[in-house]
Amino acid sequence: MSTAPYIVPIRRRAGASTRMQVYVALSEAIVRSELEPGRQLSENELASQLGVSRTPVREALARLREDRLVEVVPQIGTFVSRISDEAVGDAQFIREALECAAVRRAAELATEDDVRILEENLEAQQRAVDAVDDEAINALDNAFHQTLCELSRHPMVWAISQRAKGHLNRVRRLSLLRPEYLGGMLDEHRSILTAVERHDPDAAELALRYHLRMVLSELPAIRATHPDYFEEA
Amino acid sequence: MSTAPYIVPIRRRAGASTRMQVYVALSEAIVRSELEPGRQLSENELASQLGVSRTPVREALARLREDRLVEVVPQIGTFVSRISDEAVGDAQFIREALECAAVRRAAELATEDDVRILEENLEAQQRAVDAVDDEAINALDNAFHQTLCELSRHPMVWAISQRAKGHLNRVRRLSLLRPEYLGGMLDEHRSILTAVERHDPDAAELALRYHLRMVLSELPAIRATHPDYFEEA
DNA sequence: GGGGAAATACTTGCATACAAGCATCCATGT
DNA sequence: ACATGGATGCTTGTATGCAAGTATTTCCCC
Repeated sequence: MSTAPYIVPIRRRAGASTRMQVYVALSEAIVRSELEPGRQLSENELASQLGVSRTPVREALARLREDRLVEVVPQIGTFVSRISDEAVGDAQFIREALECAAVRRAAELATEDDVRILEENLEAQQRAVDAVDDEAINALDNAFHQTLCELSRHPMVWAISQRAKGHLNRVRRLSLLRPEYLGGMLDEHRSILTAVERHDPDAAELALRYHLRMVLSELPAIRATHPDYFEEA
Repeated sequence: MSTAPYIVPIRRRAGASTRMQVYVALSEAIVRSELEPGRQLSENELASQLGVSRTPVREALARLREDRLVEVVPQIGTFVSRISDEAVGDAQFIREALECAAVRRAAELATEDDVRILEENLEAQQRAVDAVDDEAINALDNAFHQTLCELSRHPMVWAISQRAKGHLNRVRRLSLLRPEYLGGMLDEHRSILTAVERHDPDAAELALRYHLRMVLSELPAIRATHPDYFEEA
């Protein structure tokens, strides 16, 4: 029934528990929409495809359920969550609250070295945009936000934010593929960095909040493109 | 070696998965410091004491690890986390960010009914303080903050906040037992509610932030009382 | 008596076997 | 033809068995 084209034999590396490798593999596959929203997942099927037993698969699915990326119905099945306005709204609210609080601290605490690192990231973003390298754009965008969070001296904030915004990541992932958004994204990043450099928490928060909301503004267009990825409203 | 006096045979109720019952039981036992920080836990021991097998115990421990309430060291053991300044600081930062953002929305959205419910909660708090009923105080305090969060229309915020602040809950739990704090707590709650009633987000955020920091101010005294509960600085 | 090494008793991580429940499909009876 | 009941194959939840690794303990030798 549910054929599984995209997945993903993992090879077990020393130093990382297999359940964490399974979690990362599945999480990325879902965020990239390689495992399409609504699709049914089978613990047995995933286990055999990944080359491990059900136990680590099961533990990874439990974690994904906490991220709201899958829904587990006892005795029925496990399904990739469809994107829902409610979940996206929750994720957006949480991300704004956490990252804006973090960027305020970042603006207070950032050193010249910190700013320089962020500058270099932005230059790399410019190159990635010019080269139309979606993978690089996504990675650099992530790194930019993560670095900002970590400047708050509370690295945990990034981890929590990252996990809370599973649905949002899928939307963001689809947004980044829309070229008309890329220029705006760069300008917004520059505005944030400028405020941080000036040690202006209010301006930094305002710029970040605007930036985060822009990602959301792409949502209707994405929903129109992939209606089957979304929950019925 | 690690004798286990306090725990807790759970009886399996229909409608709730046993792993969730195990999680709740262990979580409460840790927050109440019935399972003391630093203590070693054994999956086998817990399983036999709770009357279930290792599997649900293991899954509950995985969740507790994500809450940073336990630390799992492969091939060595599982330990109740000691309270650390870093973890408490992280939890405080995250709680402030989330609950302050929520209370701003709450101040914008609260209806007269909402305010009335919170008023009744405060009156019950007054009665509980007069009766020196620690259990009731704790429950009502929790309910007050939860209700505020839910007024933001993002109930998920409370769930995330609740889980992120595991260490903080232990501190708060110990704080509530210090009678000299109770009067101040009530006044602070009243200030928050007044601001919400006036639909004044700035005042509400300010009052809540002050209130949340007060809990933290008890930390040195608690540390002095229970030095063995804390990580070496 | 003291020191070292091997055996032992634990730990968690992973794999597998068993149990319970739901859906579907097919056969059978009306 | 249609409805109904049962067998079958799936699902997740739980229990248990096996493997690998570490700390401790004990025994033997010096």
